[in-house]
Amino acid sequence: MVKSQQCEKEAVKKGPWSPDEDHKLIAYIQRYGIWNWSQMPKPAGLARSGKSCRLRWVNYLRPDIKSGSFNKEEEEAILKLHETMGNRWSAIAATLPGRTDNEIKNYWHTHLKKRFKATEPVQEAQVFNDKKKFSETELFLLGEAPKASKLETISTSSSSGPVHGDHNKDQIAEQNICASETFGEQQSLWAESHIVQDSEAIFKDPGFTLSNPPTQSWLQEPIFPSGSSYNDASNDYWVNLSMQAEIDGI
DNA sequence: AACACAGACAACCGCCATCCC
DNA sequence: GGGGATGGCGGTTGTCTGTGT
Repeated sequence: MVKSQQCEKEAVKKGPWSPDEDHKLIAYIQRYGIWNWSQMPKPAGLARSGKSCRLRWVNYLRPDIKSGSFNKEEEEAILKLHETMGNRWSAIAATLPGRTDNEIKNYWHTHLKKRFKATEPVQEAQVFNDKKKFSETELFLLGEAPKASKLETISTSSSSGPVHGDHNKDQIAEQNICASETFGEQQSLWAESHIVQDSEAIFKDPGFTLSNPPTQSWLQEPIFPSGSSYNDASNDYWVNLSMQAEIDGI
């Protein structure tokens, strides 16, 4: 395992993700699911660290992402939750379906921090920043989702605009995002309807090999509401993403 | 038109908790 | 029980974009 980390350090690409990389990651996850972040990049044809892939997926590529700016209700919720929970962004994100901790954190620092400071000069961080002070019950009452099991039961608390910020961002906007506590029952169609729409080329790549049979955790437990218009919208998202990649000359 | 600056946001880093052998 | 691997989280930094001069 040390070996894999060492290998990871060799020629690991950093910086902004290209549409091609996004496409590869999406196609790979569509096809094989999330089985091991640290070992996925290679078979997926990506020169990225597992962490980077995970972050990209969780924060931007997942289809269950609410795009667009925060509305008033969300703003208020963030302010209120921050007041009680401090900088526990993941916990806050868990209560805002379709938003990620990173997005909330950024939004806080760029928009809400000043406002908070103006209204609540003292409270911040004094009481709640120490997460260990919360009991399970307190966390539950605060609405924090139970921690996902290790094998990537994808929580739906994610994220904002996919793929380089702009393109396709609207494709999945304004969708009815499921709440984290119910996502288990909402899954199904996504996996079927989205598997390998445009990933053939990627998997024909000579460098592509599948080193381990995937557990297909999220394919087995699809993460999207089957009964909503969501599937069509996210379907479009993948299609458009593929098209965009082609347009970009990939 | 060119440059400087500030704001917004994407991505990385380091630490910690949990899992697995 | 111990140690390594992995994933998740929060803080921070880097880059991009818009605006003003």
